Amino acid sequence: MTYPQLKKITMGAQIAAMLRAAILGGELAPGSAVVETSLALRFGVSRGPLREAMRELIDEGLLITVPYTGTKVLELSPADINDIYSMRICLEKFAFEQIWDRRDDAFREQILQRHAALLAAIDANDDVASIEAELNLHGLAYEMAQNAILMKTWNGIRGRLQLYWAAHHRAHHMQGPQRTGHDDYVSLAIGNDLDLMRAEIESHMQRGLEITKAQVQGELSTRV
Amino acid sequence: MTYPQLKKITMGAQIAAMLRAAILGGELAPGSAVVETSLALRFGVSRGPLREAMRELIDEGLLITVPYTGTKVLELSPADINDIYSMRICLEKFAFEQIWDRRDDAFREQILQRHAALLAAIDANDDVASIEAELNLHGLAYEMAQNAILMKTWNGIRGRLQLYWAAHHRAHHMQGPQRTGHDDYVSLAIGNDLDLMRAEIESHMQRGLEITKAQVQGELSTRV
DNA sequence: TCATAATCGATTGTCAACAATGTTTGGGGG
DNA sequence: CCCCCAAACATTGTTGACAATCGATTATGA
Repeated sequence: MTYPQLKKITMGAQIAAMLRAAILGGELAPGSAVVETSLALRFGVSRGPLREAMRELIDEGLLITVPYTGTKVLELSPADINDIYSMRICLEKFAFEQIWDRRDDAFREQILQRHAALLAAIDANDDVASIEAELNLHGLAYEMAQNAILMKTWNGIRGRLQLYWAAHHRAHHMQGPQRTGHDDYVSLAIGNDLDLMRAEIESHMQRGLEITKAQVQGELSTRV
Repeated sequence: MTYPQLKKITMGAQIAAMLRAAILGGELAPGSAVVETSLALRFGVSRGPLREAMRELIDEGLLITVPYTGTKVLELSPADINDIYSMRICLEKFAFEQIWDRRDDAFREQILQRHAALLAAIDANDDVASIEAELNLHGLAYEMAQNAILMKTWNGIRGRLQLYWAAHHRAHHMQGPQRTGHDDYVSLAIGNDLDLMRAEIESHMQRGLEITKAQVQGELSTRV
């Protein structure tokens, strides 16, 4: 037996999900124009719900729009990446501080499970799945913190990172998540030394930022 | 000679500003319904731009909506206030860490100026102006940090605080910002001891949170 | 009287046409 | 050859009408 959906999902919401997948999947590359009429045609709806969907992605920071002119997929500068990573350090430490004393078996089970999923995606050489698995792993602390504003901010960061990584992976065969990259993170997250966890978050992010910057450097030298 | 505006402002954006003012000004109290058709009539526009405006306030967290049913002004629970204040501690410390080594004369001038504006509003017994002035004072660090995600998060916090404070001031003659409440904050912000500034932010927020909680307590006892 | 189902009103969701704006392109003059 | 202007084009902004859904109310039967 199939259960009927209790609340009708609007077309705008469904299209927002599809559009998000198209952007994060690289179908719409950063900087490319996003035109209402053509997308409305593609999804088989009117411009109304499509605008609603685009508005949602604009709020998430995946799209930027200028009145009467147009909308395009966000392009992140190296400075933006810096901002994102410094925010990640701040917020992820905060998230762990909030949940530290109420971590339970369900938490430990979840983090091990998500780590296993990440390892599986890496072993399968699936870049898209690896990126998503890594973000899911880091997202656990945010989810458990149960703070609406924190969660919304994390979602914005998460989307931008996914957008950036996905685009660069496809374009430049960028180095993906490493198999041993999260061992310390996971073991400390289920351990009992909050200060060590704080330090791990900082070094973990620093490492990620350096990998990203090295990639940008490589891009620039390629173009010279 | 008056200069023409370079970019045309859409009706939706203008209405978003008016609607935001109406909510923060208390004309639309927390929990009250916000109906598209009646507001469209009131502002003299169609439902299209009005939906756009409402969508903007939904993103800021001032409104909440459920499909096919309705939209209303956000009501904050004591737990929400806790979340907001813990986020404020985290983010404001972060903002000052980011700007600490590049504070200049313009910064010192601005913070003194905004502090003076706050004192003036308190002396004038203008609650609405006092709230706005206090948030402007705290906002300076965020503005100077020049981090888009940080700024967006702060705006969300700022709006919720303004909504909550404004509503409770009107309803319960709640205690407003105190005249000497920000002296330490300002002097430490232009000083040279970052650790002391961090401690001041924590104690400042703790104080604000306790005032709010005492107010909620008073409300509850009044109703019994 | 109570539980259940049909109906009504209110509100939001969706659509297609029209208006306003920004950008581009092509021509004319210096 | 370059610069400026004007007209055409592409895109978004706005509108009013219609459809879908939800919540409450009322009727109905046991």
